[in-house]
Amino acid sequence: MALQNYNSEDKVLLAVDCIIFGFDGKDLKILLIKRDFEPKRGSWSLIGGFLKKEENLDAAAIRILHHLTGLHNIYMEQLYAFSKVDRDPAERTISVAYYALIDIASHDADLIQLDTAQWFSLHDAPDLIFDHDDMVNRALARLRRRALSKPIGFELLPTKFTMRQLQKLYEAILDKKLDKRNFINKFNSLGILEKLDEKDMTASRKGAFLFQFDADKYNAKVEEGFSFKL
Amino acid sequence: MALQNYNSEDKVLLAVDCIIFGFDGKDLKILLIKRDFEPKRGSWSLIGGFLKKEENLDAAAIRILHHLTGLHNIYMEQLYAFSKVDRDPAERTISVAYYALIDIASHDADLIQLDTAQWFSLHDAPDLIFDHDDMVNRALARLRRRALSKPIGFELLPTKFTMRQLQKLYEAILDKKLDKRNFINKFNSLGILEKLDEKDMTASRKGAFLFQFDADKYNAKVEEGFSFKL
DNA sequence: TCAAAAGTGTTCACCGTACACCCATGG
DNA sequence: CCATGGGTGTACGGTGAACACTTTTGA
Repeated sequence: MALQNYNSEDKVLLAVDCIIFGFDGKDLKILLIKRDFEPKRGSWSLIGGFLKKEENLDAAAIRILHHLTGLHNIYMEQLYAFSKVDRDPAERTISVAYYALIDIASHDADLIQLDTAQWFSLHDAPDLIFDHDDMVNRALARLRRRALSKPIGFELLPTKFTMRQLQKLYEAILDKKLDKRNFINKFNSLGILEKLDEKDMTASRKGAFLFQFDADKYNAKVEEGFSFKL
Repeated sequence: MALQNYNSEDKVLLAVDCIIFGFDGKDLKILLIKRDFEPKRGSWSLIGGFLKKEENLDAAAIRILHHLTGLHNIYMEQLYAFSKVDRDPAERTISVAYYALIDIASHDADLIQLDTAQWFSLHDAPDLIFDHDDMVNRALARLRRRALSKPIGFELLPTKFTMRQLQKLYEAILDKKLDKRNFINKFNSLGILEKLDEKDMTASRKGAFLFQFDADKYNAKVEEGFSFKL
């Protein structure tokens, strides 16, 4: 049995690649970098790095994301381990992909510093190196499923948002039009949003009320056996 | 950026551990082995092995499963990468867990050869080494979700089975009683089972009709936009 | 006064769920 | 003839989906 002798086993490089999703009010976007090193210098890729001996995978993903964006407390989830033998031509490397959700608007400034990083709408993103396109597709599929069963969408929005913004976000994630009344009724009936007195006046003359996600209400409901379903 | 120099990066051992589920007609079971080597000789653990340079993770999982069970074409899915720094006291090892579904009855003989392997009901399984209990719990959660959205349950049954067996299986997976009529009506309305002329006479005097899963019907329905929901 | 987005309810079809009795057979 | 598991249908409530008009206000 293989386990009997650790010493004779092959060791590999373990990479962590991050699919970073953002939302600009209209399109779902991903953050990519143009590689300024070999292999594949000049190609677009996900951001990534290698696992270090003294950290676990979550920590590596947090480190890599923080390094690029300067942000802490980012919503993040392990996605899948990609292991095709020749996926990285330079050396045998297994990559564990993570996907992350961040609010573009509130962090744009931090990211601008990095001239090699750029947001792309999913529709017109360039081809990526290695198997990174597979990673993006799998992340997207996961995001869609999650968005229907967990209130993770709020990670992509400012803390205060209008119902219209929330709807647009779900339309972008699910890639289909939703009915305004049904959407709002559904969310209101969940009882996890707090309606504020403020209005957002930027998008219309009438102004739209702002809401915010109430994590306490949500957690309380979950305790009672409530489960989020869009 | 870390990627700039592959050579300076830490390499790690990459293990593959398999959570093998079976069903004996009553309980959901997992297959465990008693370790006859260090570390933790004599403890129970999942079966596992190490990734080799010339194979990807799926291939490694298939190889390891085949080695233990002698079976090919096992339903299998990558679950999660476990990476706590000290999870294996002997050496820094990351483990990618896979879960597999097999039909106990038709393969019992193959497994009997291995006196160190044994089926345990989930309720009275022993504590496992390292983080293997976490792996089992995560696999179980995944299995429950999958069973509601994909017809994977059939992997755990003989090709021919009675409605009662199918119901017992779902009751075991979901760990709750289901209503006989509703369950059968639901499955029949899906139109993915073929009712055979044969009866199973082992469990009752009257005998129960046998069914089998019809993958062609299922695939045809999926093409039409049908999605399996229990 | 008008253009542009915000806000608001009802109806209907379908699905999930609860529920109880007769049937066939071997011993 | 009876004990055991097999097989069957209906009624109700709740949820998802379709659908159109009025309100506000700045230009």
